[in-house]
Amino acid sequence: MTEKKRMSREDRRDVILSQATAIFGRLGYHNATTSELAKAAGVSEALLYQHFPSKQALLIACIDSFGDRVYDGLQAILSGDELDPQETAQSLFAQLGTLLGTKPEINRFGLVILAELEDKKIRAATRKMIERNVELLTRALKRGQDRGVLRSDVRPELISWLLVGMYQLYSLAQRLGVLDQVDAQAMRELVRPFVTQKDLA
Amino acid sequence: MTEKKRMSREDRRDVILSQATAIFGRLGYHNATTSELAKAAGVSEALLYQHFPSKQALLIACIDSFGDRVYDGLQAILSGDELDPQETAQSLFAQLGTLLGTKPEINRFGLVILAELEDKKIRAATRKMIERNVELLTRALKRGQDRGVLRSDVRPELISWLLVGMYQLYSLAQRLGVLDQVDAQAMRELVRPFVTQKDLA
DNA sequence: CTATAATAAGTGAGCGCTCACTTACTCTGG
DNA sequence: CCAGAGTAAGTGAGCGCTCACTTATTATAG
Repeated sequence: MTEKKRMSREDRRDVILSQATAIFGRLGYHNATTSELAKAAGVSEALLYQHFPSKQALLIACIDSFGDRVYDGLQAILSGDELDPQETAQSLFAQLGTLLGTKPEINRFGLVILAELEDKKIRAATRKMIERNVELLTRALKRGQDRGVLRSDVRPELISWLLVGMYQLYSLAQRLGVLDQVDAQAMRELVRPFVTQKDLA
Repeated sequence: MTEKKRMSREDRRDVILSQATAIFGRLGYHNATTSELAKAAGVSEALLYQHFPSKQALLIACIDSFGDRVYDGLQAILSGDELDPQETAQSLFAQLGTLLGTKPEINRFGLVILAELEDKKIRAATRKMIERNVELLTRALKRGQDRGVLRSDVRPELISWLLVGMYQLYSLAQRLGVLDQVDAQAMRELVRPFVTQKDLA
C-alpha cells in the first residue's frame, strides 16, 4: 500500500494526493481529518503541511488531479475519431462503470466537492475542472456533427452537460444503493436519443 | 423575518426548520454551526436542542421537510392529468426555475446533502426522500403512457431518474455560475425526447 | 400559580496547524 | 576514497481555538 521508505518530494506528493482523494471521497471534506489524511498517506501530519499550505489547498490539488484523470480518460475514449457515436457512448459508460466499480471512493469525490462550492477557491477550481472536460467533450461532439455521424439539431455543449448530469446521477445512485434502478445500461438508454445520427422530427 | 415573541412549540419548530434548511443550503452541513443555525432562527442554541436531539437530527428533519415540499410541488403540477406531457415538462422546469431563482439556498440544500451520504441515517433519509418523489413522478408518467400521450418505449422510472439528474445538474450549474450554458431552456431540450408521444424508430 | 418557552453562560473534545527536533541522504575538500 | 558538513525528508508532541452540546436560570402564556 503506502511506501515505507523515504522518497522524492514529487513521489511523496503523488502518494499524498491520491490517498487524500480517496479519503476525501470516502469521508467528505470535513469528516476527513488531517490526521486521517496523514495516516492514509503513511506520513506524519506535519509533512502534509510541507507539501500543501492548508487542508483546503490539498483539496484543491485533489480536484485538479481528479480533473486531469478524467481528462485523460476522456481523451483515450474520444481519440478513435472514426467511431460511431453510439459505440463511443457505450465505451464512455463502460469506462465510467469500471471506474465507479473498482474505485468508488475516487468517484464519490465528485459528489463530495459539491458541498464545498460556497468557498470561492474551491468553486473556481471545480468550475475550471468541469469546464475543461466539457469543452473536450464538446469538441469531439462537434466533430461528430460535422462529419454527419451525429444528429445536429442539438447544441453539442448541451449534450456534454447532459453527460455531466448523468455522471452525477450515476454517482448518486451508487452511493444511495439504488443501482438496481439506475445502472450503466439505464445511463446508455438516457443518452441514446442524443447520440443518434438522425435528427428528430 | 424571524419572530420575536414566544410561540407555540410547533410554530417554533417550523421556523427553526425552514431557517436551518436555508443555512445548510447556503453554507453546507459542517460550515453551518449550531450558533449560526440558532441565530438564523432567532433563538438560542439551547432551544435548538429542545426541538432536535442533535445537529444531525435537525439536518434529517430538514431533508424530510424538503422532500415534502418537493412532493407537494410535484403533485400540484402533475394533478392536471389531462395535460400534454410537453406542457407538463415545461411547467415542471418553469416551477423549478422559479424555485431556484427565488430561493437558491433552498435548492442548494439538495446538493449539500450529497456530501453527507456516508452517514447511514442521512443516507436513509435522503434515499427515502428521493424514492418517494421518484415514485410519484413514475406513477404520473405511467398514466401518460397508458393514456397513449407519452412514448412507451422507455421505462417511466428511468425518465423520473433522468429528471433527478437534471435537477442536480441545474443546481450545480447555478452554483458554479454557468447558467448561461445550462439554463431552464437547456433542461427542457434535454428532456424533450423523452416526453414526446412518438416512439423512436 | 405553574408548566414550559426561552436563554445566558458555560464545558470538554477534537480539530487544523506549528514548532523544535531527528533521521537519511548527498556532496565535496583533502 | 571517505569524513563529515550541509541539506532535504520526516516526525512527536502539543497549542489555541472552535464547535456541538449542557446546565442552571429567568420569563411568560394560560
